[in-house]
Amino acid sequence: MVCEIISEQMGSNWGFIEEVWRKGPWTADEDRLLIEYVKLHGEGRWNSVARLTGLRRNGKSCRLRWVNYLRPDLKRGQITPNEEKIILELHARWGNRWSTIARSLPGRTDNEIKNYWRTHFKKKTKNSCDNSEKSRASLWKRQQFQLQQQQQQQQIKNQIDIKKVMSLPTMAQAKQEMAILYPNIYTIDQQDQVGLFYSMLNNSTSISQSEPSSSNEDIMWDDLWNLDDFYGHFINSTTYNKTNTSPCLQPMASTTTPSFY
DNA sequence: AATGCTAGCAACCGCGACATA
DNA sequence: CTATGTCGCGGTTGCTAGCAT
Repeated sequence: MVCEIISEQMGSNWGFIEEVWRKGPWTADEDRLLIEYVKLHGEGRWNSVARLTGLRRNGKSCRLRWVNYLRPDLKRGQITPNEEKIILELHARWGNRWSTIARSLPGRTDNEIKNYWRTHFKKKTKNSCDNSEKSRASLWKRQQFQLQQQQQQQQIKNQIDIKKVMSLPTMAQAKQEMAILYPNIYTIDQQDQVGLFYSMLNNSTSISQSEPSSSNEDIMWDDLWNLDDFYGHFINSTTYNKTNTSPCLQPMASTTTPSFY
């Protein structure tokens, strides 16, 4: 199909060999060559594939083809309802960390799960204003990710506590419980967050209890999608001591409420 | 039958992390 | 410490089949 000249060379008049990588769909012959390469040399050293097999594909393309399509342990076919449930649960927890989610689904690839999610659950993009807001939130999330990993153990405990709090019948009780659980770190600012989070959670709960309709399902998926962003924000905040006044504690501080897209 | 639209999926791209020289 | 190579990840693009008009 497409055979594109990659401009990694500076021109044949300078004596560089013109390198041509094939792009587009893989042929059966190319697959066969790649499988033979992996049988002989194992996975890895993907940039050697072209040199050792004559395949005109770059290393990245070879790796992707192997990982997403040729690996013998791949499970083909439709995502099962049970797998779907796992994807939903893990996405609520991890967000768009597809490779992390894929590790819990043997035989499924991150690409497959990502495509499945986008096809089945992701709402269509909203207006550009929302997008810029989301970009900022995404940037902030990336910055916080490393910190999150370090404090993961603590967070798990926090999540359990928060679920407990959110199951309380009134917002006032929820706030009170938070003050008991986190007397040293529970700030006024976070009281607002608890209130917002509590409201949002109860809204989505009431929706899910009603007779499902397509519009309500849309709202639910929106909530799941948004819950991840806000939940991450909230959890991060709760893991800091209130004496820490670092600006990163208030990533969306200029907006008085978290952004629900 | 022709055309347009959409969902599903494979593949590509850009970037960052990590390893090694 | 720096440069370079390699790998992995998430976002995006583009092709195709199926369906609607």
